[in-house]
Amino acid sequence: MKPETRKDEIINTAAKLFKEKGYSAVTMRDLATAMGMKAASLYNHINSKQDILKVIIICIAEEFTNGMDIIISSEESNIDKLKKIVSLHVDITSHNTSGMASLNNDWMHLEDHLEYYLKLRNEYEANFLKIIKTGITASEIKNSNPEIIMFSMLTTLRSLYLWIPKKEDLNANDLANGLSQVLIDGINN
Amino acid sequence: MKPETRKDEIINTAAKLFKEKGYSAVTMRDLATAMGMKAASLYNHINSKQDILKVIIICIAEEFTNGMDIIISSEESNIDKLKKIVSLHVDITSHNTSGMASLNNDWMHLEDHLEYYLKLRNEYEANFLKIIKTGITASEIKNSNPEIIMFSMLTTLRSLYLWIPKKEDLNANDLANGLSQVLIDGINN
DNA sequence: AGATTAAACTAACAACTGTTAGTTTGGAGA
DNA sequence: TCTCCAAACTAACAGTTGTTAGTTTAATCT
Repeated sequence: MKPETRKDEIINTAAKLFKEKGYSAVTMRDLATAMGMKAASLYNHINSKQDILKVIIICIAEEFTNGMDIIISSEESNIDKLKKIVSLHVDITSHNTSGMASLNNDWMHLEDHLEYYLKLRNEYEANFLKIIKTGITASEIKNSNPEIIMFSMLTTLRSLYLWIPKKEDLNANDLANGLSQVLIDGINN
Repeated sequence: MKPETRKDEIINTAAKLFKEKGYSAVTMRDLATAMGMKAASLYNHINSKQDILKVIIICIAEEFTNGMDIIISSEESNIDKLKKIVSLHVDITSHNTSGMASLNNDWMHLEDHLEYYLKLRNEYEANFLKIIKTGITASEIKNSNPEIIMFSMLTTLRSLYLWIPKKEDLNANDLANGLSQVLIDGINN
């Protein structure tokens, strides 16, 4: 673990504020107050408000892309790949809940990096959908609408940032297992 | 169908803009431009920016409360109650996708009406959870973590506003059925 | 002790924010 | 034709926004 630089502190504090009020509603003066300094001093460490958002979102988006690349190139069953995706989301989200909030809610304010973000997101969703469709063809997965399946899973996983902080008693493993069970096996007897 | 007043037009246009950029990032001048008028003219019809948000969110929140009240006082099985909840979300969302975006993303900017909104939301979630727990006790529903079940269903349903506009070919009934199947029966063979 | 430097500061900027006051316009009812 | 009124307008406000320039502070290295 490398020590947290002042810049990291600012970015993490910003992520927390963005989670609570959204990017646009957080001012540089809000951020400065939360850091115990004046707004102008922030600029000794960061380039711009926009740049903070970029770092928060793009880093996480690339984590997801890397995780998905490992999953699709593995030799597991499609159901197991889906379980790996659930774990990927639980892991990334549980060590960066605030960042996930920004990724979910403030990506549209990315400006210069919006295009790149959307590229990563589209590729991720395409890979996700392909796993589901292959699983249906292989009769591992019920022949429901594959897009509804992906939508249901992905929106649940994307909202984990809202839920993980409220359930600190549940460790990452138990949560991933519980979620896999509910999402994959259904709920009715 | 009563005709749409100028005030309604403004509120609906605002909801669309709020959906795209979030409440804080939309200025009264943005809204005026979208309406083809000057910002000051908006105030002939509405009280404040804050009041627009209040109308958008509270109306929908009360629709959900009313819908839930009917469901809990019905005599159906708990599984059927869950299916009714799915339909409730599909119905409300499909006739007001923009408003649902504001409800999901901008409720924290409600100021004076925040407390009331949170009261409605908490009651709604308590009712939802009770249906699941009763269903588990009655062996209608698998004995999984009831909160994970609710979280999974509710976040999927809350995100419908993102998805319905992309799938205009799917009518409300088919979507509700497909969702119920995936959420309740699971996806694996 | 003197030099260096990271990191804070004060002061200010031009642009933008929601909103108010007072005025003009154009069409409907008398 | 005259009156009325909804609904637009112009002009302005006080406060807030992200950001820059230049300065001070206090600790570290030589």
